[in-house]
Amino acid sequence: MYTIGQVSEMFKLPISTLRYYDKEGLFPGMERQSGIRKFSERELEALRVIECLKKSGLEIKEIKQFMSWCVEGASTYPDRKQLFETRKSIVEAEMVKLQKTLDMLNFKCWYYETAIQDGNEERLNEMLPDKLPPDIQKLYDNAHK
Amino acid sequence: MYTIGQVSEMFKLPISTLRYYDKEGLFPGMERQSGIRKFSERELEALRVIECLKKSGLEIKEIKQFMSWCVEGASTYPDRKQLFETRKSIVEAEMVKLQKTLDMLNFKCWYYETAIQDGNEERLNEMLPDKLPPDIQKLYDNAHK
DNA sequence: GTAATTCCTAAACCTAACTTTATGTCAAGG
DNA sequence: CCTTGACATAAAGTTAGGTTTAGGAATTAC
Repeated sequence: MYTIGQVSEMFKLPISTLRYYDKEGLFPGMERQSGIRKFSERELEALRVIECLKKSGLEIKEIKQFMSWCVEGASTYPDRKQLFETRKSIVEAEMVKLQKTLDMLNFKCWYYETAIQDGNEERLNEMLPDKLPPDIQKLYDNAHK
Repeated sequence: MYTIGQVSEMFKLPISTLRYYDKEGLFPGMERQSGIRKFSERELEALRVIECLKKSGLEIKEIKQFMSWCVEGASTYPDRKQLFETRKSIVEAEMVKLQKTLDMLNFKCWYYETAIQDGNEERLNEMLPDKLPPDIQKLYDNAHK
């Protein structure tokens, strides 16, 4: 069993955030001893799931819905599975977009590296948009398609 | 040359957002004809960069700084390159975190798939935290480390 | 020429996810 | 026994990144 201060340390989250999550219903049935929150292994796993679902783009009230399903029991297994399947697709799509972002960043790094060497952008402007070195052209095309 | 409505269509961005970006100084030196904005190829490339930098986690006012550098000329090539190098590192780190998120999501998909088959979580609780099937154990470990 | 679109600005409004503030309780150490 | 530190609540405040509204002006379609 952990106090809110210990959990705050472990997860590097402000105490105020943990209290906020609790107020929003993300720790249903968390124990208390004379008013003081007691975080058990169940709440720690809940926190890991909260961080995961948040990162997948889910809002707090939808995470609360999931936590309610957990309390409801076995009848909600399909709902919970469906939720994770959906978030999985969304995160996979997000990874594709981030790769495109990364290609743009890599292209721009090369672009300014070249501009620094040349002292200007004249030669670069002549190479754009389809006479770039092959490996750079791939980055450019993926970032601009 | 494009009107704000055409650009809104092309980039699937609300007109209000384009005006907001302009107000924030993200299109320095954009042309106007009797008060009406004229988006040229330069502004379209600016928009691509805006979307890229936003996705990398940069705030609007820092993107404005970059656009100012572009106006300043060749002396800011190193600043611009440094910016992109930094964003690149940040996005690479983000991809690692997203992969961890994805491992958690995949683990949870398997978890609820199994729970549905078993009708309860008893067998799962016995396998946790280190007696999971090898490929699932990898997901679990990466998501919980 | 007039009706419908599309454009303009300034300023108020919105939202999610916290964070801060004000005030108070409680347990342990000296 | 009293002070210190960690805990508690409710309610107000914060912030970024837009969006909406109100009131016009200009262009396009017929």
